Amino acid sequence: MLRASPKAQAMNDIEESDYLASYDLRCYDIPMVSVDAALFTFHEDVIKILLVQRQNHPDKGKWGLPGGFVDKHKDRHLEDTVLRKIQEKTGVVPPYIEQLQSFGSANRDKRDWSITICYSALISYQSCAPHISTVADAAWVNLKTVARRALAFDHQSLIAHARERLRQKALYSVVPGYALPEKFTFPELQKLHEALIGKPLQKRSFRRRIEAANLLEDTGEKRSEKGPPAILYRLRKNSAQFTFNRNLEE
Amino acid sequence: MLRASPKAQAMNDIEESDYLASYDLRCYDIPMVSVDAALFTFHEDVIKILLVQRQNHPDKGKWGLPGGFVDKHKDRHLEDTVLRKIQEKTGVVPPYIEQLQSFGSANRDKRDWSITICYSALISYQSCAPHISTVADAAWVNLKTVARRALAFDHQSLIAHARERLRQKALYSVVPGYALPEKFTFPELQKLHEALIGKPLQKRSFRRRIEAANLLEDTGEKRSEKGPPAILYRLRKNSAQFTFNRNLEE
DNA sequence: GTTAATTAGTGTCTTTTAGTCACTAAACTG
DNA sequence: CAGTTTAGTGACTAAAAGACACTAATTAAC
Repeated sequence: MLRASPKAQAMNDIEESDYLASYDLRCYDIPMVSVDAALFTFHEDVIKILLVQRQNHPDKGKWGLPGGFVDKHKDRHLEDTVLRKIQEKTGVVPPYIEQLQSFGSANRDKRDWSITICYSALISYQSCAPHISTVADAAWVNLKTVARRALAFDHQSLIAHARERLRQKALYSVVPGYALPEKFTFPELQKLHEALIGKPLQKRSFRRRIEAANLLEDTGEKRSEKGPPAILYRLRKNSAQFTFNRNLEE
Repeated sequence: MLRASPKAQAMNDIEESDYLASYDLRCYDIPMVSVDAALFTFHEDVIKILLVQRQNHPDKGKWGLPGGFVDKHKDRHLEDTVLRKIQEKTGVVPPYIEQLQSFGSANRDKRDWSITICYSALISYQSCAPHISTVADAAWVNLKTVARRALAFDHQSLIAHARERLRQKALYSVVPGYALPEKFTFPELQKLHEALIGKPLQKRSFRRRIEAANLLEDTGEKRSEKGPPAILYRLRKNSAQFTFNRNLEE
């Protein structure tokens, strides 16, 4: 926007308009700022995270979280930047996204003092499989084994934070459901929560509280595999906002 | 750090060391980044937030949250920046600080696309009263009435977010206790939680769970005002990390 | 002093909600 | 058609918060 060259030297009591006209922050000694996304899904009983291969230095060729820089012209809000980056890699916009945390320090990027605003998002495997299967620089990686890989920057640490937050949400919300297809069964949702929490849950408790809070909508359809047919539900609008007053046992 | 002038033009397969040497991001078209702090305390049954008067344009003369820019030489981590800014205004470092959220958009600062990483912190009134009373550009403001003031930038919104997060913490932790003096009584802590939640709590429930989780340490001292003497406690180390499995009723 | 008002701290019962686990029955498998 | 798997429910137990009365220690009032 306003990028006139400096002219006002005495900045003691100049008019604000004059000040703004002479303002140019871009060449100050400021840190880098980027945005990253930990995008999770659940497929074949495995929680997966989307990794992309870096096309540029530094850490060129290494895998890491999708992310990039704010485009001051394309993006109106921070979230626009992340959604744009996710869409570039998956072809779609995830149904759930939240800001995780910002990480900033002098040494997280070898170039310079650097800050990343990290988001966490969820999407169904099916909705982005078509697009991802066509590209070589984006892939779903098993969350259980991702810790063994050498990732770019501090992305290993960002993933650990994102996983822990998602694990907490599994204890007091139905947010993880956004990692499932639009229609899913109670046992499917429970398996996902169990994978996140790392231990089995009581199906009676799990169902009871979700039904009592009316978070799911019966689609009227059923699906059967090895047992009796299971009812297919979808998440009700605003279910992501609801939090139980009490956590499930850890 | 590395700020040599550009020399490598073809960046296709140059060595990383060459790339780093030619790297200079500072003049790209990037947003501004600042850090702000919502610092709360509790004094005479009132929750207060620290406001400071802006010394520079834009919004010069308006009141807002203490904050500023990362100093790449002074600060190693983001939190160093906030703590430095808080210490400049209060003379002390708060015993509790957490990152709240980052806010970034094209229009939150009239100069340019701008991002702030907002922190929330707690401190006792006593520990910074001496310093604050000597300066004219910093003041505690009643949190109940702060919404009626015209504040700089989007600080009114940052405060609303910080207040809501602190209210939640009052339901499942003893974190608010860091807004009290080192030694405090159970009724004092309860009053603070009640002020945050906005409704009275059952003293039996309040005490029971905190005692069961062993979050407070008996100082051996007592204090009496209008009734029987009350035991003075202090927060145990790591009490801020503890969260109850169940919220108090809202 | 003696009495009243205030309020810290406790005893104990009720309510709510999660944990446990057996049971029914609907589908598929062979 | 018998056996296995598993979706969904009934019903009891356990844990922890809500409710509220009660005791007693201190200050205030006179």
